[in-house]
Amino acid sequence: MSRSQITRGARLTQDDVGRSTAASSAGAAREDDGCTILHVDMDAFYASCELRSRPELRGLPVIVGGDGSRGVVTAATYEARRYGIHSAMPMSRAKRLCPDLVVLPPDFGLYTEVSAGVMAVFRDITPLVEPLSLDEAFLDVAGAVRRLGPPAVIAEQIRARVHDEQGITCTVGVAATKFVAKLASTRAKPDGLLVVPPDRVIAFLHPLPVSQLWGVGEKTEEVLLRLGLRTVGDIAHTPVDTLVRALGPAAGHHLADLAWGRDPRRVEVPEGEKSVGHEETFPRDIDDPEVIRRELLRLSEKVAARLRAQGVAGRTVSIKVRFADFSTITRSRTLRSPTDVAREVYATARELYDALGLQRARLRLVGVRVEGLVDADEAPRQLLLDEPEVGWREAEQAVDRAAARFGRGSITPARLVAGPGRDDDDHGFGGQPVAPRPR
DNA sequence: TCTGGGGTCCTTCAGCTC
DNA sequence: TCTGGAGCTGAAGGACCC
Repeated sequence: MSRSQITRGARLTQDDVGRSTAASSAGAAREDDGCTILHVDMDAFYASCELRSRPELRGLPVIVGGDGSRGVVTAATYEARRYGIHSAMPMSRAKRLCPDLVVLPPDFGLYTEVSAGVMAVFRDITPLVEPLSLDEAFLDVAGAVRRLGPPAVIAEQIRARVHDEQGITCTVGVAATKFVAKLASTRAKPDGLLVVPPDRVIAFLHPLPVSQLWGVGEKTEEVLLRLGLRTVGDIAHTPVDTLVRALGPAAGHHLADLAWGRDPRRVEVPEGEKSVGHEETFPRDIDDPEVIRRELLRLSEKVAARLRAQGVAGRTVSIKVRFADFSTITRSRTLRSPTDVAREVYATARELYDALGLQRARLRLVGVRVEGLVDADEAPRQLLLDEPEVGWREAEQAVDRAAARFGRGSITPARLVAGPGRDDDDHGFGGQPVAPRPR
Protein backbone atom coordinates (compact mmCIF):
# COMPACT_ATOMS: atom_id res chain seq x y z
CA MET A 1 0.00 0.00 0.00
CA SER A 2 1.40 3.39 -0.90
CA ARG A 3 1.66 6.16 1.65
CA SER A 4 -1.68 7.55 2.77
CA GLN A 5 -3.49 5.00 0.67
CA ILE A 6 -6.92 4.07 1.96
CA THR A 7 -7.47 0.58 3.24
CA ARG A 8 -11.09 -0.35 2.74
CA GLY A 9 -13.21 -3.33 3.68
CA ALA A 10 -10.80 -6.15 4.42
CA ARG A 11 -9.31 -6.25 7.89
CA LEU A 12 -5.53 -6.36 7.90
CA THR A 13 -3.30 -8.38 10.18
CA GLN A 14 -0.60 -6.78 12.25
CA ASP A 15 1.99 -7.89 9.70
CA ASP A 16 -0.07 -6.48 6.84
CA VAL A 17 -0.40 -3.15 8.56
CA GLY A 18 3.26 -3.15 9.48
CA ARG A 19 4.17 -3.59 5.83
CA SER A 20 1.53 -1.25 4.51
CA THR A 21 2.44 1.68 6.70
CA ALA A 22 6.19 1.30 6.67
CA ALA A 23 8.31 3.82 4.87
CA SER A 24 9.93 2.52 1.75
CA SER A 25 13.52 2.32 2.92
CA ALA A 26 14.40 -0.63 5.11
CA GLY A 27 14.87 0.24 8.75
CA ALA A 28 13.28 3.66 8.37
CA ALA A 29 10.60 4.89 10.74
CA ARG A 30 7.05 3.65 10.21
CA GLU A 31 4.83 6.24 8.63
CA ASP A 32 2.35 6.11 11.52
CA ASP A 33 5.12 7.15 13.93
CA GLY A 34 3.79 10.04 16.00
CA CYS A 35 0.27 9.53 14.66
CA THR A 36 -1.29 8.71 17.99
CA ILE A 37 -4.65 10.40 17.44
CA LEU A 38 -7.41 8.20 16.05
CA HIS A 39 -10.77 9.44 14.85
CA VAL A 40 -13.26 6.59 14.71
CA ASP A 41 -16.54 7.17 12.89
CA MET A 42 -19.33 4.61 12.49
CA ASP A 43 -20.58 4.22 8.91
CA ALA A 44 -24.20 5.41 8.46
CA PHE A 45 -24.59 4.65 12.16
CA TYR A 46 -28.35 4.76 12.78
CA ALA A 47 -29.11 2.95 9.53
CA SER A 48 -26.44 0.31 10.24
CA CYS A 49 -27.95 -0.33 13.69
CA GLU A 50 -31.35 -0.91 12.07
CA LEU A 51 -29.93 -3.24 9.43
CA ARG A 52 -28.43 -5.51 12.10
CA SER A 53 -31.92 -6.79 12.89
CA ARG A 54 -33.27 -6.43 9.33
CA PRO A 55 -30.69 -8.10 7.10
CA GLU A 56 -33.28 -8.40 4.33
CA LEU A 57 -32.90 -4.62 3.82
CA ARG A 58 -29.15 -4.80 3.13
CA GLY A 59 -28.27 -3.44 -0.29
CA LEU A 60 -31.45 -1.33 -0.44
CA PRO A 61 -31.71 2.45 -0.18
CA VAL A 62 -32.68 2.86 3.48
CA ILE A 63 -32.99 6.00 5.56
CA VAL A 64 -33.80 6.69 9.19
CA GLY A 65 -35.91 9.76 9.75
CA GLY A 66 -38.74 11.36 11.63
CA ASP A 67 -42.26 10.75 10.50
CA GLY A 68 -44.74 13.47 9.74
CA SER A 69 -44.74 16.09 7.05
CA ARG A 70 -41.83 18.04 8.54
CA GLY A 71 -39.28 15.33 9.14
CA VAL A 72 -35.74 15.28 7.86
CA VAL A 73 -33.31 12.46 7.07
CA THR A 74 -31.31 11.48 10.14
CA ALA A 75 -29.15 8.81 8.50
CA ALA A 76 -28.91 7.26 5.05
CA THR A 77 -27.25 4.05 3.84
CA TYR A 78 -24.66 4.43 1.12
CA GLU A 79 -27.17 2.92 -1.32
CA ALA A 80 -29.56 5.82 -0.51
CA ARG A 81 -26.73 8.35 -0.83
CA ARG A 82 -26.24 7.28 -4.44
CA TYR A 83 -29.58 9.00 -5.12
CA GLY A 84 -28.21 12.24 -3.71
CA ILE A 85 -29.88 11.74 -0.35
CA HIS A 86 -28.01 12.97 2.71
CA SER A 87 -28.69 13.68 6.36
CA ALA A 88 -30.70 16.82 7.24
CA MET A 89 -32.47 16.66 3.86
CA PRO A 90 -36.24 17.17 4.10
CA MET A 91 -38.01 13.81 4.00
CA SER A 92 -40.32 14.93 1.21
CA ARG A 93 -37.37 15.67 -1.02
CA ALA A 94 -35.65 12.37 -0.23
CA LYS A 95 -38.78 10.47 -1.25
CA ARG A 96 -38.95 12.39 -4.50
CA LEU A 97 -35.31 11.54 -5.28
CA CYS A 98 -35.90 7.84 -4.60
CA PRO A 99 -39.51 6.63 -4.72
CA ASP A 100 -38.45 3.12 -3.58
CA LEU A 101 -36.80 4.48 -0.45
CA VAL A 102 -37.21 2.39 2.69
CA VAL A 103 -37.98 4.74 5.59
CA LEU A 104 -37.46 3.57 9.18
CA PRO A 105 -38.43 5.54 12.31
CA PRO A 106 -35.53 6.30 14.66
CA ASP A 107 -34.97 4.13 17.73
CA PHE A 108 -32.61 6.17 19.89
CA GLY A 109 -32.67 3.58 22.65
CA LEU A 110 -31.11 1.07 20.29
CA TYR A 111 -28.49 3.56 19.04
CA THR A 112 -27.54 4.51 22.59
CA GLU A 113 -27.10 0.84 23.46
CA VAL A 114 -24.90 0.08 20.43
CA SER A 115 -22.94 3.28 21.05
CA ALA A 116 -22.22 2.19 24.64
CA GLY A 117 -20.83 -1.09 23.31
CA VAL A 118 -18.62 0.69 20.80
CA MET A 119 -17.34 3.18 23.39
CA ALA A 120 -16.53 0.25 25.69
CA VAL A 121 -14.30 -1.17 22.95
CA PHE A 122 -12.52 2.19 22.70
CA ARG A 123 -12.02 2.43 26.47
CA ASP A 124 -10.62 -1.07 26.45
CA ILE A 125 -7.87 0.29 24.16
CA THR A 126 -7.18 3.59 25.97
CA PRO A 127 -8.78 5.65 28.76
CA LEU A 128 -8.28 8.78 26.62
CA VAL A 129 -11.56 8.65 24.70
CA GLU A 130 -13.40 11.83 23.70
CA PRO A 131 -16.85 10.99 22.28
CA LEU A 132 -18.17 13.62 19.86
CA SER A 133 -21.59 12.06 19.44
CA LEU A 134 -23.15 8.60 19.62
CA ASP A 135 -21.24 7.47 16.55
CA GLU A 136 -17.78 9.00 16.65
CA ALA A 137 -14.90 9.62 19.02
CA PHE A 138 -11.28 10.70 19.23
CA LEU A 139 -8.81 8.34 20.88
CA ASP A 140 -5.26 9.10 22.00
CA VAL A 141 -3.44 5.77 21.78
CA ALA A 142 0.06 6.99 22.71
CA GLY A 143 -0.07 5.01 25.92
CA ALA A 144 -1.28 1.82 24.21
CA VAL A 145 1.42 1.50 21.55
CA ARG A 146 3.79 -0.64 23.64
CA ARG A 147 0.98 -2.97 24.65
CA LEU A 148 -0.98 -3.25 21.39
CA GLY A 149 1.31 -2.17 18.56
CA PRO A 150 1.63 0.87 16.30
CA PRO A 151 -1.38 3.21 15.84
CA ALA A 152 -2.38 1.73 12.47
CA VAL A 153 -2.42 -1.75 14.01
CA ILE A 154 -4.56 -0.48 16.88
CA ALA A 155 -6.90 1.13 14.36
CA GLU A 156 -7.35 -2.22 12.62
CA GLN A 157 -7.98 -3.94 15.95
CA ILE A 158 -10.72 -1.43 16.68
CA ARG A 159 -12.32 -1.92 13.27
CA ALA A 160 -12.27 -5.69 13.68
CA ARG A 161 -13.67 -5.61 17.21
CA VAL A 162 -16.47 -3.17 16.39
CA HIS A 163 -17.42 -5.35 13.42
CA ASP A 164 -17.28 -8.61 15.36
CA GLU A 165 -18.87 -7.42 18.60
CA GLN A 166 -21.43 -4.90 17.34
CA GLY A 167 -22.08 -6.06 13.77
CA ILE A 168 -21.45 -2.66 12.17
CA THR A 169 -18.53 -1.16 10.27
CA CYS A 170 -16.51 1.91 11.09
CA THR A 171 -13.81 4.06 9.53
CA VAL A 172 -10.66 5.24 11.28
CA GLY A 173 -8.46 8.24 10.52
CA VAL A 174 -4.95 8.15 12.01
CA ALA A 175 -2.84 11.30 12.32
CA ALA A 176 -0.83 13.45 14.71
CA THR A 177 -3.68 15.93 15.27
CA LYS A 178 -7.43 15.68 15.85
CA PHE A 179 -8.33 17.81 12.86
CA VAL A 180 -6.29 15.78 10.36
CA ALA A 181 -7.44 12.47 11.87
CA LYS A 182 -11.04 13.56 11.39
CA LEU A 183 -10.47 14.60 7.79
CA ALA A 184 -8.70 11.28 7.19
CA SER A 185 -11.68 9.27 8.40
CA THR A 186 -14.01 11.38 6.24
CA ARG A 187 -11.82 10.65 3.22
CA ALA A 188 -11.62 6.91 3.95
CA LYS A 189 -15.38 6.31 4.42
CA PRO A 190 -17.00 3.84 4.40
CA ASP A 191 -15.36 0.87 6.12
CA GLY A 192 -11.84 2.22 5.68
CA LEU A 193 -8.59 3.23 7.34
CA LEU A 194 -6.31 6.09 6.40
CA VAL A 195 -3.01 7.12 7.96
CA VAL A 196 -1.78 10.65 7.22
CA PRO A 197 1.88 10.88 8.27
CA PRO A 198 3.12 14.25 9.57
CA ASP A 199 5.26 14.87 6.48
CA ARG A 200 2.21 14.38 4.22
CA VAL A 201 -0.21 16.68 6.07
CA ILE A 202 0.26 19.77 3.89
CA ALA A 203 -0.04 17.79 0.66
CA PHE A 204 -3.18 16.14 2.07
CA LEU A 205 -4.79 19.38 3.26
CA HIS A 206 -4.08 22.04 0.68
CA PRO A 207 -6.08 20.64 -2.28
CA LEU A 208 -9.22 20.22 -0.12
CA PRO A 209 -12.13 22.67 -0.53
CA VAL A 210 -12.49 25.24 2.27
CA SER A 211 -15.77 23.66 3.33
CA GLN A 212 -13.79 20.68 4.66
CA LEU A 213 -12.25 22.82 7.41
CA TRP A 214 -13.74 22.42 10.84
CA GLY A 215 -15.86 25.49 11.55
CA VAL A 216 -16.55 26.37 7.93
CA GLY A 217 -20.26 26.04 7.27
CA GLU A 218 -22.51 27.60 4.68
CA LYS A 219 -22.08 31.23 5.80
CA THR A 220 -18.33 31.14 6.33
CA GLU A 221 -17.84 29.38 3.02
CA GLU A 222 -19.75 32.22 1.31
CA VAL A 223 -17.44 34.78 2.92
CA LEU A 224 -14.33 32.84 1.91
CA LEU A 225 -15.52 32.36 -1.66
CA ARG A 226 -16.19 36.09 -1.91
CA LEU A 227 -12.52 36.59 -1.01
CA GLY A 228 -11.61 34.19 -3.80
CA LEU A 229 -10.51 31.47 -1.38
CA ARG A 230 -11.59 28.05 -2.63
CA THR A 231 -9.09 25.59 -1.20
CA VAL A 232 -7.36 25.08 2.13
CA GLY A 233 -4.15 26.01 0.35
CA ASP A 234 -5.67 29.37 -0.62
CA ILE A 235 -6.42 30.04 3.05
CA ALA A 236 -2.93 28.99 4.08
CA HIS A 237 -1.42 31.61 1.76
CA THR A 238 -3.75 34.42 2.85
CA PRO A 239 -2.48 36.90 5.49
CA VAL A 240 -4.00 36.17 8.88
CA ASP A 241 -5.10 39.81 9.18
CA THR A 242 -7.31 39.38 6.12
CA LEU A 243 -8.95 36.31 7.62
CA VAL A 244 -9.44 38.08 10.96
CA ARG A 245 -11.05 41.09 9.30
CA ALA A 246 -13.44 38.86 7.36
CA LEU A 247 -14.31 36.32 10.06
CA GLY A 248 -13.36 37.78 13.45
CA PRO A 249 -10.32 37.00 15.59
CA ALA A 250 -11.31 33.53 16.80
CA ALA A 251 -12.36 32.10 13.44
CA GLY A 252 -9.60 33.90 11.52
CA HIS A 253 -6.74 32.54 13.63
CA HIS A 254 -8.47 29.16 13.87
CA LEU A 255 -8.66 28.71 10.08
CA ALA A 256 -5.12 29.98 9.53
CA ASP A 257 -3.81 27.38 11.99
CA LEU A 258 -5.87 24.52 10.56
CA ALA A 259 -4.77 25.36 7.01
CA TRP A 260 -1.17 24.65 8.06
CA GLY A 261 -2.13 21.54 9.99
CA ARG A 262 -1.66 23.22 13.36
CA ASP A 263 -4.14 21.88 15.89
CA PRO A 264 -2.85 21.81 19.48
CA ARG A 265 -6.08 20.45 20.97
CA ARG A 266 -5.57 17.28 22.99
CA VAL A 267 -7.98 14.40 23.32
CA GLU A 268 -9.94 15.22 26.46
CA VAL A 269 -12.30 13.03 28.41
CA PRO A 270 -15.45 15.19 28.69
CA GLU A 271 -16.53 16.38 32.13
CA GLY A 272 -20.22 16.46 31.35
CA GLU A 273 -22.83 18.37 29.44
CA LYS A 274 -23.09 22.15 29.71
CA SER A 275 -26.78 22.44 28.96
CA VAL A 276 -29.86 20.28 28.66
CA GLY A 277 -32.76 21.16 26.41
CA HIS A 278 -35.67 19.95 24.36
CA GLU A 279 -37.43 21.48 21.41
CA GLU A 280 -40.26 20.39 19.21
CA THR A 281 -41.52 21.36 15.80
CA PHE A 282 -45.29 21.36 15.61
CA PRO A 283 -46.87 19.24 12.86
CA ARG A 284 -48.43 22.52 11.66
CA ASP A 285 -47.92 26.12 12.72
CA ILE A 286 -49.67 27.07 15.98
CA ASP A 287 -51.02 30.47 17.02
CA ASP A 288 -52.96 29.47 20.13
CA PRO A 289 -51.04 30.74 23.22
CA GLU A 290 -52.65 28.10 25.42
CA VAL A 291 -51.37 25.26 23.22
CA ILE A 292 -47.92 26.85 23.19
CA ARG A 293 -47.86 27.20 26.99
CA ARG A 294 -48.86 23.56 27.30
CA GLU A 295 -45.98 22.60 25.03
CA LEU A 296 -43.60 24.69 27.17
CA LEU A 297 -44.86 22.79 30.20
CA ARG A 298 -44.29 19.42 28.51
CA LEU A 299 -40.77 20.41 27.42
CA SER A 300 -39.97 21.79 30.90
CA GLU A 301 -41.03 18.46 32.41
CA LYS A 302 -38.73 16.56 30.07
CA VAL A 303 -35.79 18.90 30.66
CA ALA A 304 -36.14 18.85 34.45
CA ALA A 305 -36.46 15.05 34.50
CA ARG A 306 -33.22 14.77 32.53
CA LEU A 307 -31.47 17.23 34.84
CA ARG A 308 -32.47 15.14 37.87
CA ALA A 309 -31.50 11.91 36.14
CA GLN A 310 -28.03 13.36 35.53
CA GLY A 311 -27.79 14.80 39.03
CA VAL A 312 -27.32 18.36 37.81
CA ALA A 313 -29.16 21.67 38.11
CA GLY A 314 -28.90 24.82 36.02
CA ARG A 315 -29.17 28.56 36.63
CA THR A 316 -30.18 29.89 33.24
CA VAL A 317 -33.48 29.02 31.59
CA SER A 318 -33.85 29.89 27.93
CA ILE A 319 -36.67 29.49 25.46
CA LYS A 320 -36.45 29.30 21.70
CA VAL A 321 -39.26 30.39 19.42
CA ARG A 322 -39.27 29.78 15.69
CA PHE A 323 -41.88 31.61 13.63
CA ALA A 324 -43.67 30.34 10.55
CA ASP A 325 -41.15 32.17 8.32
CA PHE A 326 -38.32 30.21 10.05
CA SER A 327 -36.93 33.30 11.78
CA THR A 328 -35.88 32.34 15.29
CA ILE A 329 -35.46 34.21 18.56
CA THR A 330 -34.23 33.14 21.99
CA ARG A 331 -34.88 34.64 25.40
CA SER A 332 -33.18 33.69 28.62
CA ARG A 333 -33.19 34.50 32.31
CA THR A 334 -30.67 33.64 35.00
CA LEU A 335 -32.18 32.51 38.30
CA ARG A 336 -30.84 33.30 41.75
CA SER A 337 -29.95 29.66 42.31
CA PRO A 338 -29.73 26.54 40.11
CA THR A 339 -32.84 24.45 39.65
CA ASP A 340 -33.80 20.98 38.50
CA VAL A 341 -37.49 21.48 39.29
CA ALA A 342 -39.93 21.40 36.36
CA ARG A 343 -42.24 23.87 38.08
CA GLU A 344 -39.47 26.50 38.26
CA VAL A 345 -38.25 25.82 34.74
CA TYR A 346 -41.77 26.13 33.37
CA ALA A 347 -42.60 29.24 35.39
CA THR A 348 -39.52 30.97 33.96
CA ALA A 349 -40.10 29.68 30.42
CA ARG A 350 -43.69 30.85 30.56
CA GLU A 351 -42.73 34.30 31.82
CA LEU A 352 -40.20 34.62 29.01
CA TYR A 353 -42.83 33.55 26.48
CA ASP A 354 -45.52 35.87 27.87
CA ALA A 355 -43.05 38.78 27.86
CA LEU A 356 -42.73 38.42 24.09
CA GLY A 357 -46.28 39.75 23.83
CA LEU A 358 -46.98 37.76 20.69
CA GLN A 359 -50.38 38.56 19.27
CA ARG A 360 -51.33 35.16 17.85
CA ALA A 361 -48.13 34.95 15.82
CA ARG A 362 -47.88 31.59 14.04
CA LEU A 363 -45.13 29.47 15.59
CA ARG A 364 -43.38 26.54 14.03
CA LEU A 365 -41.26 25.42 16.99
CA VAL A 366 -40.72 26.08 20.67
CA GLY A 367 -37.87 24.88 22.85
CA VAL A 368 -36.75 25.00 26.48
CA ARG A 369 -33.13 24.75 27.61
CA VAL A 370 -31.37 24.98 30.97
CA GLU A 371 -27.74 26.13 30.98
CA GLY A 372 -25.02 26.82 33.51
CA LEU A 373 -25.16 23.32 34.96
CA VAL A 374 -23.66 22.42 38.33
CA ASP A 375 -23.74 19.32 40.49
CA ALA A 376 -27.25 19.24 42.01
CA ASP A 377 -25.95 18.21 45.42
CA GLU A 378 -23.59 21.18 45.54
CA ALA A 379 -26.09 23.68 44.14
CA PRO A 380 -27.19 26.30 46.67
CA ARG A 381 -30.95 26.33 47.17
CA GLN A 382 -32.84 29.54 47.63
CA LEU A 383 -35.76 28.73 49.92
CA LEU A 384 -38.55 31.27 49.75
CA LEU A 385 -40.04 32.51 53.00
CA ASP A 386 -43.28 30.62 52.52
CA GLU A 387 -41.70 27.53 50.97
CA PRO A 388 -41.85 24.27 52.97
CA GLU A 389 -38.68 22.22 53.46
CA VAL A 390 -40.23 19.37 51.52
CA GLY A 391 -41.65 20.81 48.34
CA TRP A 392 -41.81 20.51 44.59
CA ARG A 393 -38.33 19.09 44.16
CA GLU A 394 -39.13 16.17 46.44
CA ALA A 395 -42.50 15.73 44.75
CA GLU A 396 -40.86 15.56 41.34
CA GLN A 397 -38.27 13.12 42.65
CA ALA A 398 -41.19 10.94 43.76
CA VAL A 399 -42.59 11.21 40.25
CA ASP A 400 -39.19 10.11 38.91
CA ARG A 401 -39.29 7.03 41.12
CA ALA A 402 -42.81 6.20 39.98
CA ALA A 403 -41.81 6.76 36.36
CA ALA A 404 -38.85 4.42 36.79
CA ARG A 405 -41.21 1.76 38.07
CA PHE A 406 -44.27 2.24 35.89
CA GLY A 407 -42.85 4.04 32.88
CA ARG A 408 -42.44 7.67 31.88
CA GLY A 409 -45.89 9.13 31.28
CA SER A 410 -47.54 7.13 34.03
CA ILE A 411 -47.70 10.37 36.02
CA THR A 412 -48.34 13.61 34.17
CA PRO A 413 -49.36 17.13 35.16
CA ALA A 414 -53.14 17.37 34.95
CA ARG A 415 -52.90 20.13 32.41
CA LEU A 416 -51.14 17.85 29.94
CA VAL A 417 -53.82 15.20 30.35
CA ALA A 418 -56.93 17.30 30.37
CA GLY A 419 -56.26 19.25 27.18
CA PRO A 420 -56.73 23.02 27.26
CA GLY A 421 -56.74 23.47 30.98
CA ARG A 422 -56.64 26.07 33.65
CA ASP A 423 -54.43 29.05 33.44
CA ASP A 424 -54.05 29.45 37.15
CA ASP A 425 -51.16 30.46 39.36
CA ASP A 426 -49.76 26.97 39.90
CA HIS A 427 -48.89 26.88 36.20
CA GLY A 428 -50.72 23.66 35.57
CA PHE A 429 -48.98 21.54 38.18
CA GLY A 430 -51.91 21.43 40.60
CA GLY A 431 -53.15 18.08 39.40
CA GLN A 432 -49.94 16.16 39.86
CA PRO A 433 -51.29 13.14 41.75
CA VAL A 434 -48.32 12.44 44.01
CA ALA A 435 -47.16 16.00 44.50
CA PRO A 436 -47.77 17.45 47.97
CA ARG A 437 -49.00 20.93 47.20
CA PRO A 438 -46.81 23.45 48.99
CA ARG A 439 -48.50 26.25 50.83
C1' DT B 1 -36.87 22.42 -1.66
C1' DC B 2 -38.04 23.72 2.57
C1' DT B 3 -35.59 23.08 6.18
C1' DG B 4 -35.28 18.05 13.13
C1' DG B 5 -33.26 17.93 17.47
C1' DG B 6 -29.46 17.78 20.42
C1' DG B 7 -25.72 20.44 21.53
C1' DT B 8 -21.24 24.01 21.66
C1' DC B 9 -18.90 28.16 20.89
C1' DC B 10 -18.29 32.92 19.44
C1' DT B 11 -19.58 37.80 18.92
C1' DT B 12 -21.89 41.82 20.13
C1' DC B 13 -24.12 44.76 23.17
C1' DA B 14 -25.92 46.57 27.47
C1' DG B 15 -25.76 47.22 32.30
C1' DC B 16 -23.28 47.25 36.43
C1' DT B 17 -19.31 48.08 39.54
C1' DC B 18 -15.01 49.95 40.69
C1' DT C 1 -19.90 64.99 43.01
C1' DC C 2 -19.33 63.86 38.33
C1' DT C 3 -17.29 61.34 34.45
C1' DG C 4 -14.94 58.01 31.62
C1' DG C 5 -12.71 53.66 31.05
C1' DA C 6 -11.85 48.81 32.23
C1' DG C 7 -13.56 44.56 33.38
C1' DC C 8 -17.15 41.46 34.28
C1' DT C 9 -21.60 39.25 33.54
C1' DG C 10 -25.85 38.33 31.35
C1' DA C 11 -28.61 38.33 27.28
C1' DA C 12 -29.37 37.59 22.51
C1' DG C 13 -28.31 35.96 18.15
C1' DG C 14 -25.79 33.40 14.85
C1' DA C 15 -22.97 29.76 13.03
C1' DC C 16 -21.63 25.35 13.29
C1' DC C 17 -21.45 20.24 14.26
C1' DC C 18 -23.46 15.47 14.24
